[in-house]
Amino acid sequence: MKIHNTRTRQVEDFKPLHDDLVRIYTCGPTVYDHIHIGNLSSFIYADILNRCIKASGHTVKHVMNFTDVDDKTIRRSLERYPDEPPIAALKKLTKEYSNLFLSDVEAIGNSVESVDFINATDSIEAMRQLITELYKNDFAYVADDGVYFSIQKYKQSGKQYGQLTDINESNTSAARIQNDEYDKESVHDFAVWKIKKEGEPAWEFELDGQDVTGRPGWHIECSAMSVAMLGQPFDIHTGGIDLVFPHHENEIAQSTAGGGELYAKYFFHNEHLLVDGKKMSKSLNNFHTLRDIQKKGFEPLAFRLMVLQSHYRSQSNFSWDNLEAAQNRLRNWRAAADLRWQLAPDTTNSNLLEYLQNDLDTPATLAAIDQYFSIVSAPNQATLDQINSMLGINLLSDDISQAQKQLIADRLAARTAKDWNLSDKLRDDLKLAGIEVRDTDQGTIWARS
RNA sequence: GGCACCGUGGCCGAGUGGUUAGGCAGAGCUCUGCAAAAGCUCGUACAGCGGUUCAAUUCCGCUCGGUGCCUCCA
Repeated sequence: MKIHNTRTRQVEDFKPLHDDLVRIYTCGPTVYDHIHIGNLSSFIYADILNRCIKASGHTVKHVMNFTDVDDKTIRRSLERYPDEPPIAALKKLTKEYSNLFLSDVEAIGNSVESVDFINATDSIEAMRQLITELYKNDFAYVADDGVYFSIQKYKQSGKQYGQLTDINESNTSAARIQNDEYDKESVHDFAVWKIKKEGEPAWEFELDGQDVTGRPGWHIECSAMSVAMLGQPFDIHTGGIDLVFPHHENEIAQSTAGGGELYAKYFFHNEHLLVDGKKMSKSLNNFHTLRDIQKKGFEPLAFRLMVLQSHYRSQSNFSWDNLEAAQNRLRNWRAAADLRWQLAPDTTNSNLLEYLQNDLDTPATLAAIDQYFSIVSAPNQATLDQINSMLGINLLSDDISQAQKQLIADRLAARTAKDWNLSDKLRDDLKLAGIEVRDTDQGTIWARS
C-alpha cells in the first residue's frame, strides 16, 4: 500500500511501525455547533484510510478526539447555559454536539465502531503531565495569561520547527503581527495552557509552585491524547490540510521537545471541499450541513459517493448538480447489485483493493466498480461485500417480496396474452411500490427506483 | 508580500509525449405493443502565448484565472 506523507511530501510505501497493530490518530471536531459537509469530507477520507489499512490485512487502533474545550465551546456554553457552573455548561453543550457529530458521521457511512473517541476534558491529567515535563526541561515558560511553548528553545535543542512546511522568518511577516497582544516572548510561541479568566471553566494546575489554574491550549490536547492513547511514535496522524500549520507542527514540537525523535511516522492531510470555488466558512455563510442535503432529498450516502469521486489530495467543489450525479450513480449501483437476485452472479474475483491501495485512489476505485458492473451480468456477493467494507457503501438489500414477484409474473402473463391494459396497470402498481420493470432479452428485470 | 497547489468536453473527474478512464446529463438511431437506467452512434475536451520535439493536453518558460496555508479552522 502506498500513501502520501506530508512529512516527506512524497507518496511512500506504507510500512507500519509494528506488525501487530497500526495506530492512527485523527484530529476530530470542535463540538460547539453542527459540523458542515467540508468537515465531513475530511472524516470520510480518514475512514477510508482506516478501511484500506484493514483490508490490507492489518489490525487498526484508530483514535479521534473531541475538542470540547476552547474559545468557541466556552463562549457558546456560557451563552447557552448561563446558570450552570462553567464546566457543567461546557460538558452539556459539547455532549450535545458530539452526539450530533456521531450521528452525522454514522449517516454518511463511516465506521464509527472502529474508532475510539476521546474528550479533551477527560484527558486533562495527561496534558498537565506533558506541560510539566516541557516546563522542567525549559521548553515552556509561564507568562501572565498562560504557559507558552518556546520555539527558540526548541530550535536551540537541535530540533527543527517546520517539519511539515517551510517556516522561516521572512515569509511570516505580513499578517501575523496583530496577534501579539499576549505576553509571550516571541510571536511564534503558542499557548500550551491558558490561565483562568473569571467565569470560565478551569482545571486546577500548580506548575513549579505557581498556580496556573486554567485550561489547556488546543495543540497540547492532541499531543497529550494521541500519545496517551497510542504511545509514541504512532503510525499515522490525519487531518484537514489547514491543520498542517500551525496545529500539527506544534504537536510535533511539543511531543519531540523532551525525548522522542519521532511523533507520528506519516501525516495524512486531505484537501478542502469548496463551495462555489471558495472554502466553506462560517463568516462567508457559504457552508452546508448534512441536514441541508437531506432536506433537498439527497441521501447521506450520495454525499459520501460524491466525496469519493475526488482524490483526497485534490480540492473539490461541492455543487448540487454534482451531488445529484452521485445520487444517480448510487441508484444505478444498487440496481446493479439487485441483479444478483435475478441473474447468475459473476464467478470471477475482481480485485478492487489495489486501486485503493495506490494512495487511496478513490476515483479510480469507483471507475473500476463501474466497469465491473458493466461487464458482468450480475455482481457476486464477495465483490459487493468488498465494496461495502472498503468504501462504506452498502449496496446490499433484500430480495423483493413474494407478492411483488407474483405481480411481475402476472404482468408477464398478461403481456404474453397481449393484454396490454392489464400489463401496463401491473407495471404502474409495481412502480408505486418503488419497483420498475423492464423487458430484456434476459427476461423481465426489476430495479428499485 | 512569502510558500504551495490547480485550470481537461454541459456538470464532475482520471490520465498519457504519438493509440481519446469513468460517472452524471444531452442528441440521433435500433429494439420494444408501449415503456425502460436494453443495444448502436454522436458531440471530436485538455486556459492563453511562446519554446523543446518528428510529435504536446502530457516537458520548459511566461501570461491570465482560481484555491489553500502563513491567524481559529476539516
